[in-house]
Amino acid sequence: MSSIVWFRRDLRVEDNPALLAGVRAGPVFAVFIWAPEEEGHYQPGRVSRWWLKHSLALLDSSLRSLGTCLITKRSTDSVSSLLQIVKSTGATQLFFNHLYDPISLVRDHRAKEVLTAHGVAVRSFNADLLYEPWDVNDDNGRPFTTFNAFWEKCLNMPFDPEAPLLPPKRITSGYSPLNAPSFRHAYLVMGDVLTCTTDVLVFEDELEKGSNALLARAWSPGWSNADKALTTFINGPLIEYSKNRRKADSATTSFLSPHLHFGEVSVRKVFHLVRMKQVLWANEGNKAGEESVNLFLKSIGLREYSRYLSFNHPYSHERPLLGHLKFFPWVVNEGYFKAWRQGRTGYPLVDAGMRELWATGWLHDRIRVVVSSFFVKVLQLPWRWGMKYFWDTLLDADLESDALGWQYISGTLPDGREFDRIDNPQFEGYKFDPNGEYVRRWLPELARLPTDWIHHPWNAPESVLQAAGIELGSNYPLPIVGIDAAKSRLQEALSEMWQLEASSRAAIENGTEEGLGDSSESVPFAFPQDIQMEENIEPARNNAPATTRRYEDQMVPSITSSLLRGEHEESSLYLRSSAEDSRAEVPGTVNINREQRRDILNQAIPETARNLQLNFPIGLRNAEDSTAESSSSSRRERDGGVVPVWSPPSSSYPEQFISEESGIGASSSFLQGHPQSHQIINWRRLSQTG
DNA sequence: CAGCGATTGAA
DNA sequence: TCAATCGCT
Repeated sequence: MSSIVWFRRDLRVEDNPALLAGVRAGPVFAVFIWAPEEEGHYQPGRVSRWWLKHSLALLDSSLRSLGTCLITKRSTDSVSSLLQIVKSTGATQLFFNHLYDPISLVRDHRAKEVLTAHGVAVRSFNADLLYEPWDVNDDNGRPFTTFNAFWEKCLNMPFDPEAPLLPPKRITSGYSPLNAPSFRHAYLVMGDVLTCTTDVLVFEDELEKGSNALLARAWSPGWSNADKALTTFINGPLIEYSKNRRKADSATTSFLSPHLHFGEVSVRKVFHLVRMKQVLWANEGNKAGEESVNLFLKSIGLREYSRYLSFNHPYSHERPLLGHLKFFPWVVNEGYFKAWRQGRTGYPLVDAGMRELWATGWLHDRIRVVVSSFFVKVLQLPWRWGMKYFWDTLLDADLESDALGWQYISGTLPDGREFDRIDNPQFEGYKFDPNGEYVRRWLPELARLPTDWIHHPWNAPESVLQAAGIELGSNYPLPIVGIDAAKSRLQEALSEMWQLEASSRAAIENGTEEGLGDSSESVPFAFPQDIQMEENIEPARNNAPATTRRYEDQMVPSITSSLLRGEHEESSLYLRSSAEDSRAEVPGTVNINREQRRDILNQAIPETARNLQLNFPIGLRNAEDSTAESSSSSRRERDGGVVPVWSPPSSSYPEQFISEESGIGASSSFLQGHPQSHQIINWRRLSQTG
């Protein structure tokens, strides 16, 4: 009765319900499957892979100290790899912890179906959230649509989040002589050294190794380091969190995000430890401490909410949640995009942030808001481009969190920032970096500029610039876009958007035609070619190249030249055929009025599934789970074996929410045309064994 | 010190 | 925008 424990983004032995279930059930095969191609658009970027590599090594060593080891597999299809492992080991059970991004939801559901069909008992657990998304609803049992209400509810749930589980004391390895007859695969026990039959995973190529070497100076992946980071934070910066959070440059953040992303530490543990501090400080009457805890927990809450949104709106990483935004005329300008990436926009705070991001894979939360809001509001570039760049460069890249962040910044959420608000980086600079230290650190060319001018060098007198060795437009750019120009351009764009929205609405109500947004998606953007930092590039100027507006919702740029076209045939075939099948069923451009349309779509159960180009229905929770999930009494059950699946896209969302049907054409045809539009450079060239 | 408009800052 | 806080009378 051996079992497979399938590790994914839960690379820890403590508070790991799937691992514990496996240990209870008998001998364990701990497995990690590396199948980046499965992630489609969002394969991990360079720094993310660097982290994963080290984290896996540490997980392996802690598993070894407990008596087993980590079996790693290179794969292009996790589910068939699991099946293969089942066959070679004779395991009869599979345990894993839930993930909530759309790709994992689909994959995990399939894993469960396929393995169950092969006679394997599959159980899955919550290890990533305080509460499962389907447990947090408003008084009418509907999902929340704003963060504050959601978080309020989380903090006032009738039951506390589960307390963290202790790590197992010992793990009986599936690879033990005792089990030898039960699997056909070769195994080795040499002396005391346990050898697993693993694939050697390659996470970086030679080029990347050089860039990655620096990362190790600042970061230590792995669960034990995550624990250290947590303790350090709780006993140190936490109490000042509220006071310090507006400084760009102080090391007062928790630095937990990459650890949390890979599940090296469980958020339940973080939550419990932080809450204990809060109780302590509350007793001492330490108001500032309490306030700090509330703020910090709120950021944990945002992480929860990002999963919540992703679960309830599986397209939130690529489509605005507010419907009218699909009519926003984004500016498609590769020059802007490049200047932003290189930190050459002419706004010191933005540029410093972008240089730091490139150099370290890290950015303070405040600065993330600054650079992304500049990207969306001043440059008016499509937010998904920026999100994709973050994805490729951030050490803590996290699809759900980043989608939430960018949607918030872009004003595409019901409770997001106002769309027409432009933050001025000059003023933000003096707020977050009053002495200019942050700018000077990351922009050496401005190092000698006095603080008075550090955040707006374009206003500085010529003599000051000369003394500081700065020649604007030469060794530091002039502002790429003036704030006033950006403001009026934004106003124009917004009124265009509302006009388009209104005429589309009218068209739909008259039953004459679809809105613009649904029909014009077939022309791909000319995507930026290369994300490499090229320092000697001529800086972008005020007289930027002519810009184009596009009225469809944006697509994500391919960051590289797609030398890889064609290699995806297999998976894109799958997507293509199922996408076509589903399109046939969608009442896309039929002449029906809005109400009818809504009804049809609400009835169409596998709608979400179609949106995702699935070839199996997933819209309703599958029968065996539905009892556990729909009756609130058994919902909490931690060992529920519940694989998260969507409920049908709810009609419960406010009118202004984008209806799930719009954009379906955009997405599927986008995939058809650009099956590998997200390839990361060098990705395919990594030779993998197995 | 209440009452008011102004200011500030917000995932 | 909107709510909380500030600062003035």
